Amino acid sequence: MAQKNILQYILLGLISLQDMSGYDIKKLFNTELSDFWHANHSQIYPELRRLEATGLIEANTKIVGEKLEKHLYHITQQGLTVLHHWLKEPLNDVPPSKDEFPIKAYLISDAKNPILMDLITEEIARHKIKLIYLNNRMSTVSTTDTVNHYGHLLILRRAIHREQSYLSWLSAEKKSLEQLTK
Amino acid sequence: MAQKNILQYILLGLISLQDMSGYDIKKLFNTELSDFWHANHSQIYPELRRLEATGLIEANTKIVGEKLEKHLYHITQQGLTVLHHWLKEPLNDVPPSKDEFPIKAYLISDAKNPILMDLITEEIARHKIKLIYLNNRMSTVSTTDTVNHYGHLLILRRAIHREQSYLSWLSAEKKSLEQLTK
DNA sequence: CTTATCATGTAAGTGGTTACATGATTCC
DNA sequence: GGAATCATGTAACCACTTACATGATAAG
Repeated sequence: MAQKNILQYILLGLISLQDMSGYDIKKLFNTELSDFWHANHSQIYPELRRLEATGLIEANTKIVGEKLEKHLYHITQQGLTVLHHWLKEPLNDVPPSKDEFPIKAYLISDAKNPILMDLITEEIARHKIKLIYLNNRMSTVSTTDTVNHYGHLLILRRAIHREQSYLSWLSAEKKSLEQLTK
Repeated sequence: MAQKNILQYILLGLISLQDMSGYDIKKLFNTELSDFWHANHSQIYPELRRLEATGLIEANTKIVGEKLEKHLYHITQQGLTVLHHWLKEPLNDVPPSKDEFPIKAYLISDAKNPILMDLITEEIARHKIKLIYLNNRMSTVSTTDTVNHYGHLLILRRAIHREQSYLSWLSAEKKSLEQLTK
């Protein structure tokens, strides 16, 4: 199965939260959604046009300057129906993430290979940075109007909890590997 | 960035652990590697031929029956060089996983929408099953010759720790959502 | 007046899935 | 002899990335 064009539902969902342009959506994927989903503008714009063509969204188009068209999309009744149907559908299986850490660790196999220790050290550094970034995000989000956006806070808490817990596991593993190899 | 054909390195790495056929690799992706990486046979076989053509692996081919060729690959010196170079390279950024849970949660936004509670309940059920599966895997792996495959145990422990920690977070969030909505 | 950001579009190419296709071996 | 699994291959298609391309507006 894997992908049945999930992007279309996400676009629908974002537009349902508030009217948006393709550019607004692109910015969301680059900022507060960056840890949870991503799409490039080259994927977003054609998909929006397709959704418009099938009547799930509609655009208020205005021309700025000589020829540039700005599209502000809003969701239609039909779009809401499709969105709610998707939201209520069972979650699809999660394909393995494209994280190189576990597969590299598996391939190293020998505990005494120094590359393994390097790998764990790098992984710790990488996730410390991510946790700092997420904590910053949390502090800005808590002070904006997004306070009433429960889902947003929920997934931020989720990401922070995951990073904290992962980091503590990593340092425990690092210690036990140090014991093993010394 | 994203993908620079990571599969080639994984194939190289697996063959470096022990000589393997494409079919063996396919089976690994369907069993003990299934949580960490995946590829279909339609992707594996052509890639193996490409690696063979570039001299990173070599095949012992034998014909069984009338015409079916079985290829047992082993890694070459050149292949080992390429593999070790990749293993020592810094980890690439992890693209967001294709997990629908966080993006659905974000899109629901309103804590009182019952779909959110359903979603969390479903997520808990889904991950309980996964944890049971991982624990089973751990008990079989610990009793096989794989005991000396450190990396394998490491990523299994990682996955189990992640599931346990995620499940406890989920039930805490579920309780707090119940308080909020009643 | 230049740079950054806003704003949208398409084309080429790659990674990955799904489907089509064939044949061998083992176990019941 | 039929089913399950072993074993390999290709073609069509889809999701997604990268690159090319254009133009508008705001800030310094």
